Amino acid sequence: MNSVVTRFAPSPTGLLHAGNYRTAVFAYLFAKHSEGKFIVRIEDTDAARSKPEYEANIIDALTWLRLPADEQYRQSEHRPRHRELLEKLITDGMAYISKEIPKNPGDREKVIRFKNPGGAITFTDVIRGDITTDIGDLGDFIIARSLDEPVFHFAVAVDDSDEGVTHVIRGADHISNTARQMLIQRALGFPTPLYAHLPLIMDSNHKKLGKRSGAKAITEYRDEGILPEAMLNYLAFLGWNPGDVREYLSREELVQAFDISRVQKGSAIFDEVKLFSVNQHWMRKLSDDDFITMSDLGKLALRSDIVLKVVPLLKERAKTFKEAREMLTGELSCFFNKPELDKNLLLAKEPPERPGIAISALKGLLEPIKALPKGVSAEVVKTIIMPFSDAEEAKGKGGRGAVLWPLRYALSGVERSPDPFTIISILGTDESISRISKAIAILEG
RNA sequence: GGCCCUAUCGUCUAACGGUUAGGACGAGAGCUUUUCAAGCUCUAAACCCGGGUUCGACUCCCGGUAGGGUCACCA
Repeated sequence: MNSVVTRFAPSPTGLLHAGNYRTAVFAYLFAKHSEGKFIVRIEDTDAARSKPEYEANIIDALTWLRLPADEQYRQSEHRPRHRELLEKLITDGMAYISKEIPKNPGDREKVIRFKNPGGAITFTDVIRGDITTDIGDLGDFIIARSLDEPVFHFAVAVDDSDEGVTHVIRGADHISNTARQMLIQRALGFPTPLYAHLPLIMDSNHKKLGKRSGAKAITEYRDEGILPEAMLNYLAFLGWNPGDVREYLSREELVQAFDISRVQKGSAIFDEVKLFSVNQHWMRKLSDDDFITMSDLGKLALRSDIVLKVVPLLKERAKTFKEAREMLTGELSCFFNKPELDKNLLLAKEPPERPGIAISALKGLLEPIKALPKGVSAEVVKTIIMPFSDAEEAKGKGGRGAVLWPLRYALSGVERSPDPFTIISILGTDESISRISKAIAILEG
């Protein structure tokens, strides 16, 4: 009957990376799998470092990933409550005001410390099993800098309880914080939630993903044209799997399949190459229209009728929308710009023993191409041209390439491009004839 | 360094005492009747080490080793 409540509690002190959002993904999936509640709590107790723009970025990212909060809080909103409980702890003799000698600039002369009862504390981690911490090592730790400035551990213990959080799902770097927070809960008479410490996401140097190691903000991936479905899919599979052979799960399938008991204990390395591969999978599932809209291809000031025809090529080549955009002005720009031809390249595949075959082939292809209907498919173009090149091949080895290469180069002007059949079907017969004629002129000149 | 956690191909992982240790990404090769891309097929690639327990250990226990995390008036 106890319904599940999880929370994602980021601090708005910087741009968050994939490792941060991976915990959000797991907390969300776990909550939704059991039809529970997902809370987002912005931990802005550090007024000096918290910035509104970082908070906005976090919300943007969660919206993009479609991890909507059922309830959203800002920790600073709970100041009065924190103050009240801080006073209670002091009154009850569980905490005390301590005079200090400031060690660092900004340090206070009076802080509030928690009276450490000593001993050991054990909790059962949902993922790792029993974890025991010797509390004595902690000393009388600080829980607030003043009555209005609670420190992380205190604010977390209070808020988790007040918000009815049943499962604290967070990174393994918080394991050693758990005992402190449990101590505070007990002193306050609050129940202890269940803890699930997720394995950390590492960078390629096997260090915790972080700013210093150059971890990208997740919104950077969004801006590069990674699909939210792909990011979600990839992140969910970092430290978890559904237990069957499926590799690509939609959001709904993830919610349905998520099982926290299958979460890995060991840390995992963030692999951008794999992410891109997952992204390509999801990009290919998009309709051509959605592909154009979502990739902003329409804003490129290119002929839209041709863009639409090129989308299938982009789907098989690009791994991100950014790459797709770059291809239209780069390796696939021949669909939009007339090629500048190099006579030597036109003749690059001409067998020495068959001089003049390039020009005769191009001339011989002119009429058949002219006769092609409007809107002809690449497959049909192929059925017209292949017999022609096969005939040349029959006359001598290398004949096929001797026909196809100059044709493709005449049409594209680049050494690497899609095949000539595809180019003709996209360019149309008029433009194709024009380009081939130009190539013939160069060969004759 | 103290404390805590972890350990299967390069990477993400399957296996929950008995398998030729499987899949995916990546890599290599070949085939796809020109190049590139895609696709298809194939190949290489892993149980950290040492002790136990057991008829039998990747699987359980212990010890090493290695890696990671954490030791703030940050969260």
